[in-house]
Amino acid sequence: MLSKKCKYAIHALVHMAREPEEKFLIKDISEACNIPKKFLEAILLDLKRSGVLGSKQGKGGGYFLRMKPADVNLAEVVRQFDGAIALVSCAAHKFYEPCAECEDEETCTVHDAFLQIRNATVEMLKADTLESLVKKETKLKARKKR
Amino acid sequence: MLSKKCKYAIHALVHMAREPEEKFLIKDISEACNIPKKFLEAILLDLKRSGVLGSKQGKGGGYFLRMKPADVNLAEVVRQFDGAIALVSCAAHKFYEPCAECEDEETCTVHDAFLQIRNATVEMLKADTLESLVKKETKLKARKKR
DNA sequence: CTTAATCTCTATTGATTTAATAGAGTTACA
DNA sequence: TGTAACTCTATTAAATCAATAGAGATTAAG
Repeated sequence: MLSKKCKYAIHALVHMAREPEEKFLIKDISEACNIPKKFLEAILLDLKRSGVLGSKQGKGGGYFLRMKPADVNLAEVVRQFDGAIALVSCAAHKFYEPCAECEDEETCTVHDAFLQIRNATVEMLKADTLESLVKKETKLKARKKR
Repeated sequence: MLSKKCKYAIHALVHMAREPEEKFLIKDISEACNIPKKFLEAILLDLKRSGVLGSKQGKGGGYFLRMKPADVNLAEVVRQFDGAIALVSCAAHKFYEPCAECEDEETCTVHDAFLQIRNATVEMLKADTLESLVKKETKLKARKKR
């Protein structure tokens, strides 16, 4: 399972991607997404440090998307907050660590199984950009009205 | 990521599935799979309680597979030890819990995205039975020799 | 009937991570 | 100069994880 921090980050980003030109106050995002304000502060700061968000201090300030919604995907967000996407560290790419159980990865069937799952998951997470998520949301809402 | 307990359980089960008729000592599995013996005791006991393993106490005793290798899949093992397979609780089936962030699941794009990932993951985990894993292992080992 | 082998059970511990909060600091506008 | 806003460091309480300790119960064999 994702950490709450990561889930909060995703919801905050999707919220901002609905109005990609806007500037947002921490307080407003916090209320709109039901995220504890103080916790959200740390999250937005992290996203700023990684270049996804920009900010302006002082009166009239706020956070805004620095990257284009089409260029931000969930794989990167998940990695930033929760590390490896794979279910076992020996099947991870960016956070790879060998494991003591399978002595030979090449012939370890457990390694092989989780590598396939990791690859499929990463592919799907990469396809989930902020842009595609917002578009999908529009479709889901339209479908419901009917 | 899976807990070590879960990962250990999977390795122990695959080990046993290589000789599905055999009886295994905790000590032997522990050494073969590099799993701390005391920790493994608890794991095997859990697997016995859930019906996957059987055991015989006393001298000449040990653990053995009660279910057929083809009938044990990784989705069930993961659920038993780590709970939900989904990355967010609102996308889980067996461990579903609503989340505060998306007020309306039907139109929540985050929910939708993680539901797709969950479904794909569960499908793959279900296809990974002890039988198929052992078969795959044989193939991997044969391929390596060449 | 005694011994050794083996699984069973309860409890505890230390380390780590998670989720959240507190409170002071900095910047910028009007 | 005051207020609105982001920034930073530190702390904490709770939960979870990984592992260990040690006593108990059962069975086979001699």
